[in-house]
Amino acid sequence: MTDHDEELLAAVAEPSRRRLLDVLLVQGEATPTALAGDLPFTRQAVTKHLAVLHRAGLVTARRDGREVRYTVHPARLDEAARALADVAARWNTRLQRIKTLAEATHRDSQREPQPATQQDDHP
Amino acid sequence: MTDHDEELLAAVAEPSRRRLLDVLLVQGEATPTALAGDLPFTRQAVTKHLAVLHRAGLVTARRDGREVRYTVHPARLDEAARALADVAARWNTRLQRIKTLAEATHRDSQREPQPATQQDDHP
DNA sequence: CTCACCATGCAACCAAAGGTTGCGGATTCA
DNA sequence: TGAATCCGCAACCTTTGGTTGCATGGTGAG
Repeated sequence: MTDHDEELLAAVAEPSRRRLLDVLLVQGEATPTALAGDLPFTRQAVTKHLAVLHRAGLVTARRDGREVRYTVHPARLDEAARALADVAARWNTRLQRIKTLAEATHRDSQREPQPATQQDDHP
Repeated sequence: MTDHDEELLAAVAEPSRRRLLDVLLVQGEATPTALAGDLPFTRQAVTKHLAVLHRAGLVTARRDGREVRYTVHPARLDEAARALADVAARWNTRLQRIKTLAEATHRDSQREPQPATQQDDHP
């Protein structure tokens, strides 16, 4: 995974920013105040998140007199989506290796029972 | 997207925890100190992250005398991977809508040029 | 032109979370 | 027994998501 992808993921990992992107994708082009109207936090919080997204190149700002209109940058969000999918894919391949390994271990334990340690968990 | 998925995503969104999961997937079963040996932060930080992952059901702890061995919970990580892929997929469909919309707008602008506002950006 | 009304921008502040250091308790093993 | 090691707890620092309050500047009705 490139540092470039890491930068994108860091920007996109934040739950509030994902919601913000969602709303922005729906509205197409919107001002911070308009976005804040559809989100559970204040305009200033929206502005800060937009700044982060802008630094990562995920949104584009266009000043028009009194207001600033933001839009998502399709190519960059596309990259971000691909990066997310890559993470998921990597996990899947590694899980596959672990599962086959677990089966092998299980076969061993049938021939030669293990020393038995402590209990498992899950609160 | 379910709250259940949101919980998983919140746990998995953190960059350090993704790295931790990566190392844990490679080592298969490992103690906090062993994990910290392969990571750029201290054992205590690792322990905190493991606690978060454990609360989310993403890892399993097994006490064995002096040490605690952690393993990833395959089914849960599988869910997390699916949740990630879902986010990426949703973005893709919405981007698709936006792109076709942009084409339409572009065709309009060819017939009737727009008022021209301010400049774009990108630092 | 003026004034009231927006949308922003800026700064101070708060709380949660990632990360560190320091220390004490338990387990292993020479 | 005693040293080494792995862990857990607590205090502390810094970053960051989020808030409130106020100042600035474009807009538009009168």
